Amino acid sequence: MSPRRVPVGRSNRAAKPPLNREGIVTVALQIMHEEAFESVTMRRLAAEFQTGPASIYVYIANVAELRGAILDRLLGGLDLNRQATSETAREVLIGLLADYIGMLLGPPSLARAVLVLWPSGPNYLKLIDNVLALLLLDGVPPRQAAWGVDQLLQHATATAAEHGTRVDFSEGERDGYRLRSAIEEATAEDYPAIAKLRGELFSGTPGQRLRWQLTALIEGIAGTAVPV
Amino acid sequence: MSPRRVPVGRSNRAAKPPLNREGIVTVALQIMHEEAFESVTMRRLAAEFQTGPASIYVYIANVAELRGAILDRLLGGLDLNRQATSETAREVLIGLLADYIGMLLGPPSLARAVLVLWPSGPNYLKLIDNVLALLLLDGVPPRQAAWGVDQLLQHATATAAEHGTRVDFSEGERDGYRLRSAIEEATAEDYPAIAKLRGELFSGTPGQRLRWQLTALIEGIAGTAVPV
DNA sequence: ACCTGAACACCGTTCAAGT
DNA sequence: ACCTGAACACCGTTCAAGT
Repeated sequence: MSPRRVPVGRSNRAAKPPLNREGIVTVALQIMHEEAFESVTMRRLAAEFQTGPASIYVYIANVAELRGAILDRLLGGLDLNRQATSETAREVLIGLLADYIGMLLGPPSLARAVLVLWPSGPNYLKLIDNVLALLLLDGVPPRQAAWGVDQLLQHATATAAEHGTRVDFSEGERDGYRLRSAIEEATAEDYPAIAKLRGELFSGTPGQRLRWQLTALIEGIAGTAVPV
Repeated sequence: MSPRRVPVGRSNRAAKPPLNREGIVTVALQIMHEEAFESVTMRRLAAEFQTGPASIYVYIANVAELRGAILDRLLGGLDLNRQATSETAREVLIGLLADYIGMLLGPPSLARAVLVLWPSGPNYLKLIDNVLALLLLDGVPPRQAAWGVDQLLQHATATAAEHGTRVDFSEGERDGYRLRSAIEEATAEDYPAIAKLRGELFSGTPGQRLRWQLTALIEGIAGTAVPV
């Protein structure tokens, strides 16, 4: 683990929320935005409400539930009413997924944690419903849309997790860079295919690659029949 | 976090490995297999070698490096020489990715952690090289193969992470099941697309869905041109 | 009945002191 | 020079005791 951050205190926050489920999640989001997702702990929350850690357990069963509640609150900020534009359904879908990824990349270190979160709140359901509707609008056969929605959301989350780790460069010894330099130094004898494609492995901007990935994914979902 | 497990001790292990990098990783893998990935901590490792935690830091810089070393050792067990069979390149590739996922799903709770691991060891490079070679053999254009290998390995890891969480059902309040029941109870007014496709969202066996996902992904990679 | 201080059982990491 | 005990600064969770 990296060295702990010094708690910033309640700095420029408005009137403190009440000590109940909603208020706790509100303070959790404040801490996450001001510091990082991993700073949101049960003990820290208790301290923020000037009480002992046991008090938080009156309203929230455990850390997993706390994290799920944070993510669902965040999901509430996604704009799900963009179908009215003149874009095609596929364009809208790609935009929505890119927004979702962007949202996950916002708060420091959130993205790395989401993959383990498995949200189930109403806002996540709304996101699923929207993605499904857009796939159907795009002409994807219903069964393929049903199986594909999972894969699209998983891809979005995994992309955020991968990107999130790379963005948060505190040390010089970053894992992402270690892999990159390992690939750059891979010999043609040991790694013939890597050597052959070395120039292309890191080509393109992150935005180009994301668009291509989402397009390829949707194309595959639209073109691959589900077994009877 | 779930309640801590009681350390099992060195039970039926052979002669204890020496206190060096290699020996530490060996013991780490033993602990992971006998208990769980999350049981492998710097302190636990030190205790296993009957010394203080500082001793581990002589050989391994921090937990991130420890986890990376564990994963690369594990990756060494993958069979990368299956091209000799009569299957098509695509079949071999799907089999390899399924094996990789299966390997990640083996040790309890490993899968959930891998997404945050970002391995860069020689065995991970070998895996990348193999996937690339198989994509080329399958006839995928070089630039699409180069951009697609990332996506395929990310998908494998994310699938393992998702599946890994669901398999480890200790409580009744599992997150995966909460999402499932939320979807089953979603009303047609609030979630029209979910209601329409409810029957298909959870259809098929895990194996069928994985095969379909990998096929769709490869199909999309093979059929979507990379921008100039 | 509702809330919480204090305790239990752990973490990762560092550093001064020992061999 | 090499290793490590002890300390620092945290965790999540529970439970007995207080209001």
